[in-house]
Parts: sequence; structure tokens; C-alpha cells
Amino acid sequence: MAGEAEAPPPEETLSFWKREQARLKALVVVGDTEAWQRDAALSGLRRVGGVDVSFVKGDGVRACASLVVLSYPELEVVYEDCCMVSLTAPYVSGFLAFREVPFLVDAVRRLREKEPRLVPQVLLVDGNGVLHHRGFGVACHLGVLTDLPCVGVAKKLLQVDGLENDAQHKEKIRLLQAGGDSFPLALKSHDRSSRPLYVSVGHKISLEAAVRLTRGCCRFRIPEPVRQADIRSRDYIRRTLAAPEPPTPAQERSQKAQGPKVCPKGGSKEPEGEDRPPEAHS
DNA sequence: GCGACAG
DNA sequence: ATCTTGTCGC
Repeated sequence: MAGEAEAPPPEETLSFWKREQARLKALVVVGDTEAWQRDAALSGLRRVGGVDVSFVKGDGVRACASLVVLSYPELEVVYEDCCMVSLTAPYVSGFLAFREVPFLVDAVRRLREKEPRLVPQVLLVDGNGVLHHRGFGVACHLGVLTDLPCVGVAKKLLQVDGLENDAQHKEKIRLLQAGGDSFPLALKSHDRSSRPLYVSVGHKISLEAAVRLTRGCCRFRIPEPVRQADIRSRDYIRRTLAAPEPPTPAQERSQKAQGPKVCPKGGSKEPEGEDRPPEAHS
């Protein structure tokens, strides 16, 4: 049933989470491990994954976790897996992974079992990597648990290490000119976007490659893998809520998924304004 | 009391 | 994260 927003976790849980982050942080690989990451054109990169978790509006528990895989450089969805889940941990800034990562790991496991040929060479994660209070954001967490290269892509700046979203920072953003321009913290995803993306290393990739990859995945402000995962997880929730016989009562224990599917194609609405890049002039 | 707050 | 469809502009 629909649960309410959970209470903040006890101090004991937070200290346990911190110990877990410290333990797993030692396993993070910051730097390129794959040949395509070293190539300026990312030659050799064929599949990029994206993950996201969307929530049911008035519900603090039910959500849809999704994993999509896109071809590169075409950026067409070749795999999609949406799964209704019951969240257990509440959202606490700095501990996002403990709320979302278990379901993303499950999705990766299903993909490896059912469509091993479609396992992505890298995952774009909604959130931060090493740009984190303790240097271990959700992108690092997912990377270590799956051993897949991961990149953190956040839409807002997480202020850490005394980093401030002050006038100084805003001025640096204002100075970004063309799509692709970036400074160590922020990337302008395309020519007409004023709000940047905050890209950070998750696992098994360098910041330079992470930024190049993210840029290469941007048709709009939000990189396609993450954007498609977001769109599809929200649509899945919409369809689920509209269905007369939503889920099954007692089978939620196994957190069953809507059979992972290999998708031929798909159409979706396109954003406007700053989220939309300029039309292609011919 | 004030500021910060990934999703 | 969520509340939100069509619509004005280049």
C-alpha cells in the first residue's frame, strides 16, 4: 500500500551508511580503464546506459526504477527495463545511493542475465560521483557495486568542500560560451543552455572522458541516456496508475520487473527553450 | 536564527 | 523527486 514519507533515519543508520561509503570508496577507480575513453572521438563506444528512479506523486514508497541502453553515437534506445519498486530508505542529501542504488543494481543484474550483449560500456547516473561530501556519490556507489564505468550527471550543484554557488560560480557559468564548454565543475551541454550540468567521475573513467562522453550524449540539456530513463520511468508509472488491476498483492517481495525488453524504436516529445538545442541548419 | 538541501 | 498543457518565440 501507499506509504507516507518516512521519518529521517536514526543517527545509528547514518553512521553505518558513512562507514559503508568509506569502505566502498576505497574500491573506486578514478581514471580511464577502457580504450574508447582515451579516444578523442570515443571510437569503440557503442552502448551507453542511463538510470533513473521516478516517484509516485503522493507516495513516499512506490517508485519506478529504470535502466535504458542507447546505441552510440546514434543515441537510439536499444533496451529498456522499468520496474515498480518499494523504497525503504528515505532521501537524505549525501546518502542518495542507499535509497536508489539497490534497485539499479537489480536492473543491471537482470540485463546481464537476459541480454548480456546489450550491457552498456558506461552508465550515466542521475546524481553525483566524487563530487560529494565524502567523495562517494551515487555514481561511484553504483560503479563499485556493478563494476561498470559510471559518470555522475547532476542538474544542481551540490555544495561541498566549501564550493559555493555564489556570484563567482555564477560568473564562471555565464562565461561558458558554446555547447561543450566547461570548467572543472560545470559543463554547458549545448549552445543555448544557460544552466550547466555538473559532471563528475563515478568509476573507471577520467573527468576529461566523462565530460566528453556526457557532451556526446546531449541532444538536449539532459544527456539522452538519463533523459530517456527519466521519461520512460515516468510513463511507466502513469500507465501503472491508470491500469484497473495495478500490481499483485503479495508478490512485491521479489520486486518483479516488467520483463526487460529490447526496444526497436521509440518517439517522445521534445523539450523547448533552454532545454532544447538550436535547430539544425542545413 | 541562518543557510543548505544530488534525487 | 513532485505540482503541469499548451503555447509563445526563434
